[in-house]
Amino acid sequence: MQLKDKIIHEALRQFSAKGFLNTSTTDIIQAVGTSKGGLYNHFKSKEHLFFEALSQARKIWRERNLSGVDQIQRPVDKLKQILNNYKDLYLSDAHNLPGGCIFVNLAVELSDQRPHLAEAVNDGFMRFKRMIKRLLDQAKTDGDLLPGVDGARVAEMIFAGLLGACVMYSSDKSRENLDRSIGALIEHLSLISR
Amino acid sequence: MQLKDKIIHEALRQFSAKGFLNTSTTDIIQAVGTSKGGLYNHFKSKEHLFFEALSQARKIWRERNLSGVDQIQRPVDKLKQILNNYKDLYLSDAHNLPGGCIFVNLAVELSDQRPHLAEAVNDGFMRFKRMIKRLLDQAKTDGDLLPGVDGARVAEMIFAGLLGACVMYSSDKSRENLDRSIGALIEHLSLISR
DNA sequence: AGAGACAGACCGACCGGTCTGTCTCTATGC
DNA sequence: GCATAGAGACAGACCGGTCGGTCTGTCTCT
Repeated sequence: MQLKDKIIHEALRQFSAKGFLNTSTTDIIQAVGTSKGGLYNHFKSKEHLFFEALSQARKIWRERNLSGVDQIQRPVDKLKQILNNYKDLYLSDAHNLPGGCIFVNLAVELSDQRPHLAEAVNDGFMRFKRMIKRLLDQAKTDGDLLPGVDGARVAEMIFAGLLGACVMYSSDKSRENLDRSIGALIEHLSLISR
Repeated sequence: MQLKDKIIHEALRQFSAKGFLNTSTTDIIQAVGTSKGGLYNHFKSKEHLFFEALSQARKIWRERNLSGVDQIQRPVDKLKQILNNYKDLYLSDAHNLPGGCIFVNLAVELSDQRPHLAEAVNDGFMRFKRMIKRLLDQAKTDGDLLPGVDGARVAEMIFAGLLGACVMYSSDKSRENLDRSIGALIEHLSLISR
């Protein structure tokens, strides 16, 4: 692996655990085994490194959470697969994301301090929420949701519930609690679909 | 108001918005209009100030979120009142908590960096989750939940959903999205109770 | 010989915390 | 009633350490 990629990878790890502002370039440099010159040769600034690390995080998010979703037909089952992926493939990836969901952590940290950085993170949230809504609308159209179930309301609950599960996992790192939180969301999906 | 209380109040504000590590004692000093001597005369260290600010935050949390709950009889309605309080009294308190729910923000920031500080925050989460569970168990006993509804599962969803709503509000500060997220939880409670 | 990759000294700014000095208020002795 | 001594409240200079970023120099590869 080239030095540039090693730096991005290490930045991702440390940003996820300590946040952007509380990770120093020196921390990253020492972990990678390079120097200021080695870092600033590849990145104009710490913020430029942030955006490259963020785009790497997005790639990992897609690889983990959308894994196997294409092979599934029913939208409700696609959504269940995503929820399972969240706990089994994504959040459990302690190698790349030792601090839990990096998007949650960065959104909370940066919203009041580096709004232009937080914006990039927030965009991802809105896209993901729309994805959930789209899957549930599709399920409704297919007649896979029980009558009286409001897709928009369920989408809100699933999205907020997943975000909350990420916060708790960031905070207590308990697999058991994570399985319970996300398990509850999956069970709920089962109860409102046929 | 005495200087000590003014410092605690200002620390609470700034910790909620910028986190503990990224708020400097100088920031607080300047906002209050005092000096290093004025601060360190009342607090042994920044961490001691943290604990005093946290206990003030707990007091505000109780005042806002448990407001009016005593006067309500049915546990399900108590829970609905808490959810309404969260959006109408607690998170909307931009004076004391300009950055959103301070517990969520601090838990995410400190879990990997100041575990002994994060522990105090996490404790509060577990107590709140148990409170929600207790209310739903009581509702179940009273026969107020529809048959087949699992109180523990609903407690997980409500708690995680509320945490997620806090994260989104911290991130986008949108009252509209907040009303929708928490509204969805309240509607859900209505649907599973008689 | 020229260019890119990297090492590491260095810069001004800022961090949490200490320390000294000043000012005010109160308790005490007469 | 009044001088005075002591204590607490606060201001602000100062400390060592760390921050993001720059710059110069060296080494390697073409």
